[in-house]
Amino acid sequence: MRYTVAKLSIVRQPGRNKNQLWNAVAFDDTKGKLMRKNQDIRARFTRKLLQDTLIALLAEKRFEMITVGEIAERAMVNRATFYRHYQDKYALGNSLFQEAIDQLTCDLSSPLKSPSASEVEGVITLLAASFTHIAEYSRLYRVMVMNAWFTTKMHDTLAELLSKRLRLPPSSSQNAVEGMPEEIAVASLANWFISMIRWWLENGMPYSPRQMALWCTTFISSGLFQAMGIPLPH
Amino acid sequence: MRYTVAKLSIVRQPGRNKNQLWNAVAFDDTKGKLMRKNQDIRARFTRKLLQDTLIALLAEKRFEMITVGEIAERAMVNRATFYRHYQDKYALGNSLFQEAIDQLTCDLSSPLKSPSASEVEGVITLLAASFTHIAEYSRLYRVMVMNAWFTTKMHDTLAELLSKRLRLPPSSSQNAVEGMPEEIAVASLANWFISMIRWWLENGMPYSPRQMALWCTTFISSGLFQAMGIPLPH
DNA sequence: AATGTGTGCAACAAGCAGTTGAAAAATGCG
DNA sequence: CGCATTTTTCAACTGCTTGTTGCACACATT
Repeated sequence: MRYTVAKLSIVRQPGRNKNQLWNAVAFDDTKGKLMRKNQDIRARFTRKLLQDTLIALLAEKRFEMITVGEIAERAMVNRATFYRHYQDKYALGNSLFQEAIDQLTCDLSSPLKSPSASEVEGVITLLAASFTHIAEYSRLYRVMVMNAWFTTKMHDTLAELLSKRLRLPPSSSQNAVEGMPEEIAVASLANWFISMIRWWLENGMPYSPRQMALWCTTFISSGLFQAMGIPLPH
Repeated sequence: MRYTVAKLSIVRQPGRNKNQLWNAVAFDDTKGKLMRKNQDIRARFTRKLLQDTLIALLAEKRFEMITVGEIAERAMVNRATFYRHYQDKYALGNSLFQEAIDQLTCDLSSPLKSPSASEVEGVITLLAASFTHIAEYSRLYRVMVMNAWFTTKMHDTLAELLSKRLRLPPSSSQNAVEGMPEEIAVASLANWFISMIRWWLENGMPYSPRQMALWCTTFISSGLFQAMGIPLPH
């Protein structure tokens, strides 16, 4: 009762516009009753509230240690209401992750199709755009990148994306000296890249997105020591 | 009752020698009563049983999803007995991890002090020895490397070890072009290395430890494409 | 204003964590 | 062997979390 009054009078009114903007381009054509319920302002508000609360809690403790009751209490929402929107806390976590990924691919659409001077320059631009996007949503990415549960999801997504985009020439048929299989390269690169992001976010993003992109590119193409600006070991 | 008979007659008897060999060099001088209780054959047997059971369960599900009751039931041990040995499942996980690390540092002591032809050759030898050790205990490392909880612990341990051993020249004072800080390099390298191990173990260790060590070294010193045996992109 | 939908509330069953005390079993030692 | 010590079992208990349900009320949509 008290909660209701507080939430509706103080928070919900100003939040309405925001929510509508956020989902402005959402699917209006799916007129199934299941989706219709998703359109309700109150429901969207509650979901956003739960998502934001989860982010806040993730900054304090590991995802596995967070309980549904805890999320509901801090969001000033009844616990039963939580279960009316998400099957469990993992479903909520997934929704959080998925929306971030969607936003990322959206933000990366322009640097992807604009042709650049060289192959390498294109990679640098793409990476820089990624870091810029991450910086914009740093509050979200910081907690995701620090939680093992999300990191695993990020790794899978990134690896899949890498293996598609890093499509390499058939190669390897000419040189009998066997090179590292693409599979290993993709899997390890994904984790390595996540580590770069994690360090950057945990340390307050002390370097520009372009600087980070440069280091990443140099490391991949020329090795660690080159990237660190150190003469090769004798 | 039934459990007791089965465990003691079938398992415990043959297990005695094994356990005594395992802990043969353990601390016999600490005569405190707390340690005395640890020396008891039954207690050591139970702890080993619980550890092995956890490994078996880790192959089936995430660490966070495993319950104490589950471990106890499969180990054919009363749940109360578990709590007389470990505070919770995390303490059991830590003991598992710590023993693996101790064994690893022990196995790596010889390649560490034997001087090699070159700096690079020394690194390769050390990495190859690591992969060999991991192969020997692959059943344990496979489940650890696949579980986020253990991976986090491995990362911290490895990063600390790297930052000590990768002591680099002061550098960076001469070149105004700033190189990647050592901090980033260490953190990202640790995760990258764990990914290499994970891929290797998940795919049935299809390449020799030395081959893996070679790829790792090449990647670090010359970049990804060089390691993959691919001509540099134009 | 009427209807459908979202939320609050309270209670519920089921499961897990961690503890406790006493009885039973196994071990170590003289 | 026999006795004292240590370990294990067993049963029960508290407290907390999960996921569900029925009902009343508030809100949104038309």
